[in-house]
Amino acid sequence: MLLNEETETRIDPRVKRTQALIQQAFKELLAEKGFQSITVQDITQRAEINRATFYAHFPDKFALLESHIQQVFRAELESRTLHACHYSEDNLRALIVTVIEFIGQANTHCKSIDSQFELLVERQVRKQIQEILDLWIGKVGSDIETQTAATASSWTIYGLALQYNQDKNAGKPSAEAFAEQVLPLVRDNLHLQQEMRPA
Amino acid sequence: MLLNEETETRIDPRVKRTQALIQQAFKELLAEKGFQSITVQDITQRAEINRATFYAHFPDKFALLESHIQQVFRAELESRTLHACHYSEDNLRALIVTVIEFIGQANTHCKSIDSQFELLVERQVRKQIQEILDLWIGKVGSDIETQTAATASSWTIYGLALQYNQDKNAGKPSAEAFAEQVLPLVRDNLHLQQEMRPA
DNA sequence: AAATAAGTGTTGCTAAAGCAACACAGGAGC
DNA sequence: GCTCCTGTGTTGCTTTAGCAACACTTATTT
Repeated sequence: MLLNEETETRIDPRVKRTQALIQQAFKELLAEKGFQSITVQDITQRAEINRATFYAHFPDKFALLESHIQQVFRAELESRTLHACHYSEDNLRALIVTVIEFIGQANTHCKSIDSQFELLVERQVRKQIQEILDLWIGKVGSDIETQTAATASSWTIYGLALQYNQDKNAGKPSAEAFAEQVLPLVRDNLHLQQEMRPA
Repeated sequence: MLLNEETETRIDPRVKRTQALIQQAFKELLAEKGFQSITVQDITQRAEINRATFYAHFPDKFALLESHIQQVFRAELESRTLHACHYSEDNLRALIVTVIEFIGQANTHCKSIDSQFELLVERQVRKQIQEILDLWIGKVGSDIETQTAATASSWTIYGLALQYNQDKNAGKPSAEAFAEQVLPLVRDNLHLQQEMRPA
């Protein structure tokens, strides 16, 4: 709960439950069949909710996918950090590892031979990375160069993480070791901002 | 679902969920603290429902206890029978074992040094036994002797099951073996009815 | 004894979820 | 062509759950 844009006030337990049911059902279905072939009916039947209720929470299954990625990604990141709300070298390292592991999990847990699905995942994960970097840099004093650095870094991190996961070499380094290689690259990208950022 | 008096029509998923949440919370609390010290607030907090919602489902925690016993007992019985809706020697054997096991579980899973709690459990379990026997005998053609036999049998079964569970002898027979001893006693009790009952 | 606290049961109102029905958009198959 | 079927969004209305507040009973504390 550390990186909520708006600290959510107490949420109605009913919507909390419904969302959890939907997300759980969606997660299970993703493991069983491709995203493409999942229908809203599948989800609502599995979650044991009414179909109309689904549409009260999500416009369609694509929006659900985005929300699901966001949720899993943030949970993954928070499990690896103490206070992900500000920049530190440890947090950056954790972010890189998180991306690597997330992509690995996606390949493991999801039955995906579906280019549309992969595109949506990629976009959403990059969006998550960028949001974190924006948060760390501080969107407030944002000049053009800052945004450029954040964008470049988000693409760098995702691209390298993807490459790592596609590497089938048996003797490849651990995710942590690989992250250690990526770290300086990104750190230098953000270098200017670090010196300028407030204490 | 084989021994529902009225085959319940499709139940609103919301009430199904709420009841499940309440039962689960109650089960957990029973394992942690005595029935006496459980408050309705405890239950609703654990179940993450509103307190008023609890009272929409149960008059008080005593009614919940009865419902809980009934539910667990029936599940236990159904797991040991194929078609518990009519009499057979196998079903009677299963019923006896169920009672034995149920009492054993109650001692294991519940923190009870509470005479009121034990009394309520005892009453409710005997009620369950009697309901089943009534069903088997067929309440329709009920004369006085039939009811007497059912009542006697329910007390016999419960009493012997309790004695078995209080027996701390290490070399005591298995529940199934003990049930085999109990079986003829009860069977003879119901003997008249069996010969009279319709095909 | 008085006061504070904690739990109970109930009520009126709000918000969320259920449900049935609708119009509509593809396919699949005759 | 056509129908049949499955899935999609949407709507009006009903039921259930949430919530805050109330009066009441029991303990606990001071």
